[in-house]
Amino acid sequence: MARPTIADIADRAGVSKGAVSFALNGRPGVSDTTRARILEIAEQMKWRPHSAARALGASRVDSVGMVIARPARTLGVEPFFAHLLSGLQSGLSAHSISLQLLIVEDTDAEIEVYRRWSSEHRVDGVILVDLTVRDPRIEALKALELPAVVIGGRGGKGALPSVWADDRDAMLSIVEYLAAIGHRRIAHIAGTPNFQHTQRRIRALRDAAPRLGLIDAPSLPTDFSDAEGAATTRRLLSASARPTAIVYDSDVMAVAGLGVAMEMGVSVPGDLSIVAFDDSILTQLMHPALTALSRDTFDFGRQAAEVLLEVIAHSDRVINLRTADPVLTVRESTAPPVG
Amino acid sequence: MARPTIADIADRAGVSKGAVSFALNGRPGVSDTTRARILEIAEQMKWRPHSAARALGASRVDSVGMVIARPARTLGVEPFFAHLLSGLQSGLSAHSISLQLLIVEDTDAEIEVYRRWSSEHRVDGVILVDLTVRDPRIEALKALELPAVVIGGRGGKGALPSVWADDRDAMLSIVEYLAAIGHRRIAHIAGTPNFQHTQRRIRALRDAAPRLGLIDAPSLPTDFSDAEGAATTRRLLSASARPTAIVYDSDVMAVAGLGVAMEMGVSVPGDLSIVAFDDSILTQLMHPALTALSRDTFDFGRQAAEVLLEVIAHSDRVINLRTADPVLTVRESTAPPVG
DNA sequence: CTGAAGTGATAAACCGGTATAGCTCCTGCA
DNA sequence: TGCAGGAGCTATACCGGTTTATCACTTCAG
Repeated sequence: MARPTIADIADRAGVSKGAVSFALNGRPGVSDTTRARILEIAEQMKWRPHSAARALGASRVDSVGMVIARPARTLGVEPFFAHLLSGLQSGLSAHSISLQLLIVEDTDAEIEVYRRWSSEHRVDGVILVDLTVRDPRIEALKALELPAVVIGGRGGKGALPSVWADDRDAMLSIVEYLAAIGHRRIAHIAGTPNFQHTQRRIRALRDAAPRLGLIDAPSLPTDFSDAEGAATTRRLLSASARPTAIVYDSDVMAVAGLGVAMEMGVSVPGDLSIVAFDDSILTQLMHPALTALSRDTFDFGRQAAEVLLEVIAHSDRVINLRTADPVLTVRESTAPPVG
Repeated sequence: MARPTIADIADRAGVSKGAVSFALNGRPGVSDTTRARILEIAEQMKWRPHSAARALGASRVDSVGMVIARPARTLGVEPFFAHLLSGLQSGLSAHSISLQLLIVEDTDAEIEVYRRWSSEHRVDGVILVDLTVRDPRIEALKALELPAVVIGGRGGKGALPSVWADDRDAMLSIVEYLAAIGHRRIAHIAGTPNFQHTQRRIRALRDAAPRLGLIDAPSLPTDFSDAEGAATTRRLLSASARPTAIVYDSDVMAVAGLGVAMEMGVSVPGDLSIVAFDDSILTQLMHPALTALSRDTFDFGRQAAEVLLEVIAHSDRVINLRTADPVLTVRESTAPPVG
């Protein structure tokens, strides 16, 4: 009645445990006929491996982890993570690997989790998000010798494997579009400045400004919250030389910014064009619907899973996979500036 | 250099493996002085238990699972799950239990996951969400003898332990408020009709209608998507006898509904009051900000974790914990009807 | 002074797999 | 005919904990 073990199968098949193990794992050591018989019996007894037993013998647990260090309050609204998770799972479940997810308050707590996971052998590797400039997690993971893949930032000199999108090109596609329809005063409401992708976006805008003839192109850092997004928008729109277009680093901030504009009587897209550097249902729910940069986040996750499994299998390999470029979806929140 | 095992500790302390095990688990069998010495050495060697080894001996893996069967597309915008997850973790991490999360397409896939988790001994128990009317998962879990806790619906006759909020009272608090400020034509844009909580809300409204003197109080089912929320709103507002207030079963649908109203030139809250049966940043980002029913979802998760651990420890126990009542947060989207 | 009970420890079995050394045939080739 | 080599399988150690049977040694009651 209890779950069958390979010993039970061995009994029924009249062979040894070892033979059963060989047969079930598709490795040489048994004849084809014996193998078929064992598989047949295993199927019939509904045998499934005991993950702990496997983890104990071999040194893998068929499980990977991801820690998100952000306040839960802002997390829920970010469709990004839900899509990323789905993609990751889709990539992992193809290999029967399970995923551990943890949401913590800050990076210190995150590193603590890695330490625990490593010492308790709970995961074979981890996925890293929100890479910062001199990210302490990289050192920590190296010290633990825990395989890891960075999502959303090129590995850099520390050289962890990564899966990344080109933020520079993405920012360029946005400002080139805005410049093409006539905008010269473009502001950028950025995210946390010590995130690497934030920095790349800021640099991309600064570098492109002269070439596109932009009169003014400030990047204003925030903490990614709707509150700061709104406050910064208010400040921008109250200034004497107000921008004709604003690029927001997240869809949530863009929505908050749209609210401020409406409240101040600034019409969108008449007086102000708005672009969100991230897409989701949110942008489509608005009136006007927001022009936004769409990425295939699901696929992003799937690829990250593949790379992580590769890195776990061959710890020496360092892969830096560039994903498909994001595309700008033009909706109702952008138009040529008046005058 | 490799991670220390209890055998290493035993060597250093000059005692047997068994003694070390007793000492580390705080059970009798060693003297206080020996115990102290062993703990000291373990601390010094930074010993941590190997989760797989423990899982193999004892029959628990110190890990619980949660499966969400919803399309990822709608998931991300629901802050509900992010908060729930955080709460769950906070409840679990106090006992060093880890959480496995899986997002799947449908209930069949979900049950398949339970089967796999159970047979591979990957989790000690699971958390169930989105209970439906004759939910097939209950039977499946009983057959697997996998401990489970239902979130958001009283256990019912199948009698799984549960942590639930009173949807009936919640719906009453909304319509009583609307009736009190003068509304008599109230519509309810509901979620998936075979969710138990949807049914309870529908019944609560129907029962209260006569007492509150409501002229018309239809409940219109949807699939919880923004698209159906919008379409249903459009139908309602196009009818000859248009409602003066609409209650939406989710914040996403409420936002979509607000958009439709604005588009049709129906002013909110002048011509139409809107209430969302769920709160999040979303409702606060809107203009006007939406009146919404707020629940302490984090605490919900924390309590669910406690109950699950209790159930895992004593499989005979059936707990039905009612959580704090949700409260109505009145914002700018509700006002007395004109005329 | 003896026997019973209790304390503090040990050695060994066990959990369910994987890895490996070794054994028994059988075949092929010198 | 003899021997190397390989296929096919068994027996067993091992992974890192937990648990149990057992044992030596005190202590205390009778």
